[in-house]
Amino acid sequence: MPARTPDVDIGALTGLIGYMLRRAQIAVFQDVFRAFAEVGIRPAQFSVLTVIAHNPGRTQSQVAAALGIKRTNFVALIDSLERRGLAERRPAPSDRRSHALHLTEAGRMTVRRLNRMVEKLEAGMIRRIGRHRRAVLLDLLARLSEP
Amino acid sequence: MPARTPDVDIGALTGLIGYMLRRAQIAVFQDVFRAFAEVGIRPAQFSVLTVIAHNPGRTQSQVAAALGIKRTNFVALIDSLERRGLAERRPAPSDRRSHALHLTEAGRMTVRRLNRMVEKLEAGMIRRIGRHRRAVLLDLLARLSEP
DNA sequence: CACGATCGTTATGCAGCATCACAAGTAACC
DNA sequence: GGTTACTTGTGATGCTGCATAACGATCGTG
Repeated sequence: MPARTPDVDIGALTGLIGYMLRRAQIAVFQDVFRAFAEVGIRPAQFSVLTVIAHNPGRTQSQVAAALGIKRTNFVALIDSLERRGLAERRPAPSDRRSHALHLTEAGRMTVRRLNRMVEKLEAGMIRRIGRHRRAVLLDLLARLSEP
Repeated sequence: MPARTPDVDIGALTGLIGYMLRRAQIAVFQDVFRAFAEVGIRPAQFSVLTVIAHNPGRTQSQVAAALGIKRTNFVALIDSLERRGLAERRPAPSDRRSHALHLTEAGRMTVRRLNRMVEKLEAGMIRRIGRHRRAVLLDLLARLSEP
């Protein structure tokens, strides 16, 4: 029986959007991370695969910008996906500087598999906070993301 | 006039709690970061100062645990606050291994100043999404942070 | 053609977060 | 009371995320 020290008061932090956003994001990402670990994919890689799947043929710069990633750091990301045979760089038809991004067949399969995982995770969210409140949350988060 | 390429579709990502949480967190943190830059304080440092202010005399391990920071990485954090004369380590009365954390007078003044900034930022949030919806958001975020 | 801008890339640095190892101190136990 | 196991703060170290600088190849425009 430990000598019960009263809990540390976290102060007004629980009333701050920024702090609570961070905590929630970390908690949710941990779940995603665990689920994706089975496939060996990180959240950032998943987002890239998704965007390529929806926009085949776009250049690295375009995809990177859409995700808010610097094209500098995007290089290693694509490298890893290409090395694993999930995506590939093809010569862009109109610009010899650019690389057009495409998924391989394995990449498309992986995306489908990841999407099934994501669906389950989102279903868990709905169970936790309710379908309606989840929709409200998404709406509020979208507003905070905008300028 | 650039040759209007249609925008890149971000796919189903806008419907994912995890992705939207991340985006919102980055956007909000950027605002906080800019505001705090004037004082030369980072969000993590602010959270530490706040917890110490509310719990003077607690040990490094206790404060670190309350914030979800490994005590290993907490060392440099306290170092910086102590070097700037905002907080200090005092010998703990009951345990000679521990350091009891306290704010200096300058630290208390800085916290007050930061709190005024935070209030303004939160007021901006309320203006953006409404007082009630902000409360709803905080509630939902708290639920997602829990186990 | 010449010039400025863009694309992908490399190199590099800093901050966040994790693990391992350790010395000093504490607590439990027989 | 002395051995043993644990805790506290610290240092060293590595990986990842994200930023900037510089560069060659290529493009678009005057």
